[in-house]
Amino acid sequence: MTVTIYDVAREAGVSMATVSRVVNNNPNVKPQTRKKVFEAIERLGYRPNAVARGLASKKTTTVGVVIPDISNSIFAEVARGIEDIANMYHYNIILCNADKKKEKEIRVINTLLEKQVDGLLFMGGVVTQDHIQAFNTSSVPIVLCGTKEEGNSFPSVDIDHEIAAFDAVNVLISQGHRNIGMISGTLEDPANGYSRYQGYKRALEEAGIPIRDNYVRVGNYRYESGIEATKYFLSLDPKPTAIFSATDEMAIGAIHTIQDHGLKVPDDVSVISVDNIRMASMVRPMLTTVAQPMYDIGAVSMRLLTKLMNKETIDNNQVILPHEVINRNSVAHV
Amino acid sequence: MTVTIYDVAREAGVSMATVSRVVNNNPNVKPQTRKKVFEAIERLGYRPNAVARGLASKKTTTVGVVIPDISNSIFAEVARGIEDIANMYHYNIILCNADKKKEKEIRVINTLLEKQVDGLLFMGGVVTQDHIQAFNTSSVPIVLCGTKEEGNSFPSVDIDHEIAAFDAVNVLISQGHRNIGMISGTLEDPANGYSRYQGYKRALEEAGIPIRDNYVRVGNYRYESGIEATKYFLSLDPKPTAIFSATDEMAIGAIHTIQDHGLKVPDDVSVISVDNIRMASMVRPMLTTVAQPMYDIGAVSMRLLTKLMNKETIDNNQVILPHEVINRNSVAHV
DNA sequence: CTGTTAGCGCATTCAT
DNA sequence: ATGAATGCGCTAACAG
Repeated sequence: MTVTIYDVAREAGVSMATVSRVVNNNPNVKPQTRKKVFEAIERLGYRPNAVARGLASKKTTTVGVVIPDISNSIFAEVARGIEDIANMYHYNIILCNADKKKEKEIRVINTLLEKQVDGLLFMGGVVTQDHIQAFNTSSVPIVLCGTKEEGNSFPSVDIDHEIAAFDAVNVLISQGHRNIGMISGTLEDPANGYSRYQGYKRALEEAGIPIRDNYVRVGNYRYESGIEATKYFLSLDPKPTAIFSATDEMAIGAIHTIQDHGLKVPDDVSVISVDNIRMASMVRPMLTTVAQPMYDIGAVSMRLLTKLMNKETIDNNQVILPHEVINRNSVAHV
Repeated sequence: MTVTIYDVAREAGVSMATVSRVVNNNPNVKPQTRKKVFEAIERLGYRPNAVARGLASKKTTTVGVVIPDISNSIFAEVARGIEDIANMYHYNIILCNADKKKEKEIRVINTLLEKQVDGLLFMGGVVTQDHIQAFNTSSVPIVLCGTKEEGNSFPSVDIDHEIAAFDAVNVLISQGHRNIGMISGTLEDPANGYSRYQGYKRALEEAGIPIRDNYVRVGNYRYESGIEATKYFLSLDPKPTAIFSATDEMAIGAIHTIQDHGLKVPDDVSVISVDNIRMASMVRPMLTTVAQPMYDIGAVSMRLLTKLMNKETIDNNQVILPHEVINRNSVAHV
């Protein structure tokens, strides 16, 4: 039924070792026999069995990717960066959504390891002790992608969310705003939640602006929760003259809510956020935001992983990618 | 170094066959010995090697997914549907972006087959003779997902793009519009391009509206090309009173362009399209569109594939999922 | 219910 | 430059 390396060997009149050599581009084969083998391969329609090869060589040229949710455009963009580089180095990726759920994350880490992936890219929520324990059972390298771990005991690549938020809030402050509301993510989320909130706080503190509890609402990153938070802000007195949103999607919700109240962005209320999703330039006014290099985060993570898998020495395995504020039209002087 | 089934057998004082049985949940094991084995597994930190299992059993519990571009929200949504169902049936997915490029598609199909996936989900551009040839070398089932093939010789799941477009244009016509422009995709693309254009044409024909060449512009599905096409339409005399866009993203470009010209949507120009991406309800006015059940297309494809892999008999392997027009605020009576 | 024995398809020594 | 032999870790008869 299925044609194996033995069949090719017989057809070509050589040993299976020789076939293996030509298939693996081993130079120690006479051009003539190489040709014979290729012809036999062609004739028989031979297709190497990567599973058998994986068992024999202990390499699968496959890496596992744990991602929160591929249907979220942020992660999808990261995933594309990962896959492009993986492809470039002849790896394939097994993709697993884990929704930032600890149990699910640990479960897929284990099945990925069972599948003998050559490396693991982890993009998740909090990295708990249980995660670390799971990571430590791995004999293959792991890199955290858009995620950090307290002890920095694993290679990682991400932006500095605290500074990104700090920078965002500062463009507001530099425009004279002092009543600045924040739509935060959940504070349990270390990157998009907690760190961005810390950046907000620090910016205000350094500017000598007192922090008011009712100027901070926590949302769930989605459009709808941006709407909800903004409605609340607009009911306040004094209402914020500017809103810093932890994510673009909530910021867009904010913009629309402000407009629905008959106010103007940015004339009446300025809005800024962090992410720079495609949609950010597809709203009116176009959203000013600090860009997070999603694709690069994925690409650089994967590149780092290839080095690790290759046992190359790494100079810096805690890479922080630069962010950049993108000035568009949603921020104005107060 | 790595602990195998033999180590567990020795540790538990049983044969490796018995260990294999408990690992595979074979009922023919005395509860007592089962317990002993589990303890040994625990003690040794044994992790089954799925590659070895795959070689021995000729099943990898892995399916290959060929997708155009995971960073495109439409496909990402489909992918999520695929992965959820795959997960449910204990499959993992190897994800490959192929950008609708024939060479790339055929290349990844082959590497996926080499990796001994148990099935293949193909989401691509045109299905050429070369594709069919590649498919035919496969000993595992293949289902086309959001893609059709002329001869219907492969299982597939999709919506009926022609009728979806037809329905969209008809809501325009039912509102009294007769000057209807279309922003099309490339006509080489059978689904999103050609079929949707055919639906547009048929709707006009059935309504006795002549088709004018300058009322049709072909774009590339992106926001920017929606803008470009719309600028052109607005320069016409008479200009269209309604625009049908092949995709939501181009439709959003249309809306903004109309607004930037000081006109109102839908009062001055109506806009409708096909897709229903998240963004559609995040524009003002919210976009009226005919929804394509992305997640379901993925989920149903994967479910069909599981049946095929399971050698179940299929009643209908050419499934057409329903679409639905979502009335929002971008269409008005002329 | 449990153990023995063969492969699965290939990479990889080690000879020659 | 090529071939023979071994084993990767496991499943799946088969026997008992």
